[in-house]
Amino acid sequence: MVAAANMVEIAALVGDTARATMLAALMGGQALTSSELASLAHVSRSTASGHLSKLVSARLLAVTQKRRNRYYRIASPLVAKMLESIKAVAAIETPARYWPRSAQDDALRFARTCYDHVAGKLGVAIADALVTARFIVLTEEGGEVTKAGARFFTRFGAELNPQSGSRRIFCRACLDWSERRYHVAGFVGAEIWRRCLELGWLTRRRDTRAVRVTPAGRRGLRDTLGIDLDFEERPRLHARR
Amino acid sequence: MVAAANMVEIAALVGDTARATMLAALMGGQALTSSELASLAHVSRSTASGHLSKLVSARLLAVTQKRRNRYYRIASPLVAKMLESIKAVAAIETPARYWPRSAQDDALRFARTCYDHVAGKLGVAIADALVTARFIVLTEEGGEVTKAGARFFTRFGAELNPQSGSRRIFCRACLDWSERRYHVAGFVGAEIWRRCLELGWLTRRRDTRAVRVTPAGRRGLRDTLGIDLDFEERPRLHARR
DNA sequence: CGGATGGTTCGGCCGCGGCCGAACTGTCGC
DNA sequence: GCGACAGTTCGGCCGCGGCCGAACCATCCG
Repeated sequence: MVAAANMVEIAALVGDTARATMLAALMGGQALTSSELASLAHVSRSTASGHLSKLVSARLLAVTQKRRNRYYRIASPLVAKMLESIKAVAAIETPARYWPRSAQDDALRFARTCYDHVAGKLGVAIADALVTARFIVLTEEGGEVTKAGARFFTRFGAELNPQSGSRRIFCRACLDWSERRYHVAGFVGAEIWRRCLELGWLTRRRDTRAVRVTPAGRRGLRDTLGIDLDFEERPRLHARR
Repeated sequence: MVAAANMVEIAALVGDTARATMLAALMGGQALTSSELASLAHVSRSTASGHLSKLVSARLLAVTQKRRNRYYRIASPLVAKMLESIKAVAAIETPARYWPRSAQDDALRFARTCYDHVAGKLGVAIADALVTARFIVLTEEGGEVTKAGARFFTRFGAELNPQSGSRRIFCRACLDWSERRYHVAGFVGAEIWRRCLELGWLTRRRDTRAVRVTPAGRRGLRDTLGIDLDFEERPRLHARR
């Protein structure tokens, strides 16, 4: 089993609470420093340093030095995809276990970044709107932008031509761990997120992957895609399995 | 980080040599007994039993009792996909490390089962042939069967209508760890494999994931898809990075 | 019934690896 | 130069978890 060895190494790296917490934090898409990751993972800086150097030498993370700080980030979309798929399995795997919900969880469930695109209820709502408007076709695993969709994205200000030679997946569906539904990932997903930030429709916070919708964003999403977020205001009873 | 906890658990399960070996063996698609898995992983039956019960309770494996034997298998395509994606990351992550090749490795590189479809050089060759014949379209991540492809598969004897309600991905591209190229997975990939077995074109061995091409298979693949396997006979120098 | 086979549970051993604090390197600003 | 801050390296502690053999349970067979 020649290939199994490496697989074990990779999985074992993810299979540690401190390291997984760091990776999960970096799935937000922004690069973080060693100290930030240390405090997020609740370990000392020395411990964090050890973890991070392991992750870097295994090519799960990449690091760039900027002034006095070292910024760590997910090394490649392939790694992000792996983490997503592990999380997807983790999401189904939970039995009937009691699972307390916090306000912070709810925020994450509502809208969060997933490496470089939007996930959560908002991500699913965007994907739904794009699909019902026939701007994209999302099969369970792949995705495609229609002609009308291409016109829409151009009007929206999103770039649809990745620099040639990019091996990046153009458009794909990413299974949401909280919603158990698909949202848009890949190059198209990243462009939607980039443009929403640029327009000031969505903002991120520094210390969390949760995303806030600005009033302008609320209007914009309603006007361009017919997404009505008001129902999120009043708390609802959720059917949880 | 509510979701990170589960992710750690899953990854940690995969991040152990004995368990990963078992999972890798089961990626061949056939169910194996506890004792078989124990000997494959080079651990005692008691140790294997412990590992397997963990994997089952985490829903990574499913087990069915048949007579005196317990047959373990991968619990769901989602789990198989996760293992693939971990292996894909593991495949890129290897630096310039020296890696001895064995005859067994070469057999696996040539043709092997990947959960429920064909991978390796053969899997890639099949995918290539189907694509150049315009029977399927494989985008980097998703896939689609063309009209001509539907006719071909019907003629070939593969079923193209999954039972309704099946959440199974219809056609998708799976990144090969040895070839670094895509082959056909999903429902279509499974059907190709099933039909090749049925026709006696391919045979599997009990204790390995390697697949053997029968003389009939050699002829059949040449006649129906124009796949010429003869070049595999003479050993070639491989450019390895 | 007894013996063989497949599998699980239990108790105890042992080592890998995560953790920390302290010391050290390096960069910045005054 | 100095102190402050970011990060790494080192040494030592400790516990989780993988491992085994032995005992135990269950099923099948003659």
